[in-house]
Amino acid sequence: MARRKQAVTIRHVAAQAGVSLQTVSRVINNGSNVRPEMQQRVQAAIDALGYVPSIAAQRMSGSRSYLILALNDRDRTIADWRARQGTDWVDQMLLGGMLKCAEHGYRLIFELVDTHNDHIQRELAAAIAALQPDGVILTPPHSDNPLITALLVHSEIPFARIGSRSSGDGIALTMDDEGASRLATRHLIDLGHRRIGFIAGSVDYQLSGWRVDGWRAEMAAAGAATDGLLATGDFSYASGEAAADALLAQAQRPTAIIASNDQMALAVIAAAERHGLAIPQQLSLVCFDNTPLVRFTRPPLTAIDQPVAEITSRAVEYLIAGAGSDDLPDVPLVVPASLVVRESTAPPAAAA
Amino acid sequence: MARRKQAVTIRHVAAQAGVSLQTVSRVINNGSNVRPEMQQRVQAAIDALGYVPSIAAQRMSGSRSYLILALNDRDRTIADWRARQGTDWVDQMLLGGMLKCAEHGYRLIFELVDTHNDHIQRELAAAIAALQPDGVILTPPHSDNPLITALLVHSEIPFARIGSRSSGDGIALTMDDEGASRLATRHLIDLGHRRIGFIAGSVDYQLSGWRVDGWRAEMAAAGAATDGLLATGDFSYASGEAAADALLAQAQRPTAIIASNDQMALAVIAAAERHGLAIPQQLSLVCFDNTPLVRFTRPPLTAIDQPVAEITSRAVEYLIAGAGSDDLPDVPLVVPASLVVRESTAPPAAAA
DNA sequence: ATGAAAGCGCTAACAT
DNA sequence: ATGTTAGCGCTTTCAT
Repeated sequence: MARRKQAVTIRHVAAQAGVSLQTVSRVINNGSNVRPEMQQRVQAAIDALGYVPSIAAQRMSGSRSYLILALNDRDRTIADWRARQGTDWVDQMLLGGMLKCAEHGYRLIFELVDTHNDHIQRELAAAIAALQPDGVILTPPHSDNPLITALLVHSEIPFARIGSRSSGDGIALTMDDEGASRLATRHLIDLGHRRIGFIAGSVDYQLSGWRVDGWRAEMAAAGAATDGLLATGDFSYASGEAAADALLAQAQRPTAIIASNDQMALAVIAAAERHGLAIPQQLSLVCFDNTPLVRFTRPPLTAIDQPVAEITSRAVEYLIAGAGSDDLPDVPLVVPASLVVRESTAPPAAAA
Repeated sequence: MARRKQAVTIRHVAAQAGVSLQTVSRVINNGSNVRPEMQQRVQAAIDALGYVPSIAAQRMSGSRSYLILALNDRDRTIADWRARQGTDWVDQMLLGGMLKCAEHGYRLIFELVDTHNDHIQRELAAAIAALQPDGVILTPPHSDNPLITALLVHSEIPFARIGSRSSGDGIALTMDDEGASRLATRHLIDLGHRRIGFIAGSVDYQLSGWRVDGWRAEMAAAGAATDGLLATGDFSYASGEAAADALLAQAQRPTAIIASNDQMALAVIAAAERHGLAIPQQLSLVCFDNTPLVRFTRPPLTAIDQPVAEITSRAVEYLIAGAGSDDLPDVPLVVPASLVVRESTAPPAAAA
């Protein structure tokens, strides 16, 4: 490969405008300390030449890299992609994150890292050394991983923790899983349900616990008992099946179930069928994730809609704009989830 | 933001190993012209220090950027993300492309560009100037856009054209849309269908035409007429509805329909229902895209599975490894699509 | 408000 | 087989 050089550099622009490199640089960056006429002359040269700064060179001279690194869990992400089950978490992150980045001349780079890995720090350090990103976005289950956050703090790279409630380094952004869970539970209670089962997700994810908490809290508020109504899965279909079977096999079985994600909700549908229970007539179901496929199940599922795009967009905004300032909120930034009511929820049979 | 410098540079490694910068550089790159013992000493220092080269610096010195740029159509991609209909094209590209890149220490950067845009060249030139990618992956409808390929050729950046059959600059990779279409048509003919309708996609995409060609060819081979059996949509649900209505409103209506994508297939399902036709008993349906949702429709759809991940992976492989060599195939690289038979296809009523 | 000089981390070209 | 030198394109000092 031939040594590829920049087609048009700051030097060309400077020559064309008849100014020093420095003046061009000033115009590129923010134009402070530049007379309007100079600014205009330089800008004209930039436009005429179609000049665009090389981010490599900008980065080299100690400036920004205009790169934001978004970290996701490797195994889970690849499994989702392979399974082709319509999990659009990554797409929503891109929608919110990439577009917001583009608005500011930044680029979002996706990176997959292993959670269960003792050299996770090495992995991250390598990505940071190679890319020198101006900011990092952490997603569950990395968001509160102390190995990761410590490294980021040490590297002095601003970062956002999506799906985190804890204050501390970086900024936390949450869709308020507990509140969302309460929302789902409340919806069922309003329909008349008292025995509402809950299928929790993987303990690797803190949000799994918050969702359980929300359900518990709302049940308590309604004076409903939760004994024997909690089952734990790991977000997989298989685990959802086992959990659903456990819940439905009981003599006093729940009249409604909240599943912590779409795969486990699918498993509940299958389990209900096996147990001869019609949804929603004999069993209501709420899915904790409004993924594409929940509109195509029979029946279409009432679901919690997670504002992934919006939250990622906010994270990027913070990293680009606010990272320098010190007026950072020490409380998590909340972008609340909403409930999309479809046909999988109805009053319980007894109350109908 | 503080002037952030590289934590550990090639200089540290050189000092630690007691060699010159150049020797370290040689070891990093491929170790040619380095004695094994030197190589080992340097490698030890690299490992001990956890050194990772800065791609910005590498790029600056005229070497590679280790960045591959993947271009997709802006409007369509954003629309798909917003609609949340489970279109996993981007995910599959990431699966195939990002992972292959990672194997070689490269990164894949996604970029969206406008098709219908007179300054598409400016957009691309800006991305190239900013990123200095080592390769570019083009997807439909950009793959054969002469404005794009000309710019890439001029910039001397290797590129791959996914979904392209034409030889020429860059390398063409195709899933053989015509063959895939023949496959779908043949499947229906084998079931006994003779009147097989076809709903074509947007003319913006060359592959739309190839799919029509495949259907025509296979119909001809079977001695079946195609008059009144072709309708043209634009990949949207609405256009699919119109096309399906047109096909089904005829006195001599088709006993089977091939829809050029999933949204139009969904529209066919709805149209069939409106016309009181049961699928597959009275109307067979093949969907040209095995997206996640086609397993959840009623009935689950027989579909053409496009090997997007595999093809993207190949494209990356070519860009990284083969771009330097001149032994490039001048014929398109074909990764054939396959047919996934589900419940939307059956023998025609008359033949049943 | 503008310019000149130095250097970021790395590799290509040229010694040796 | 190894070391030395000279930049790459840009921004940061530091002058003026």
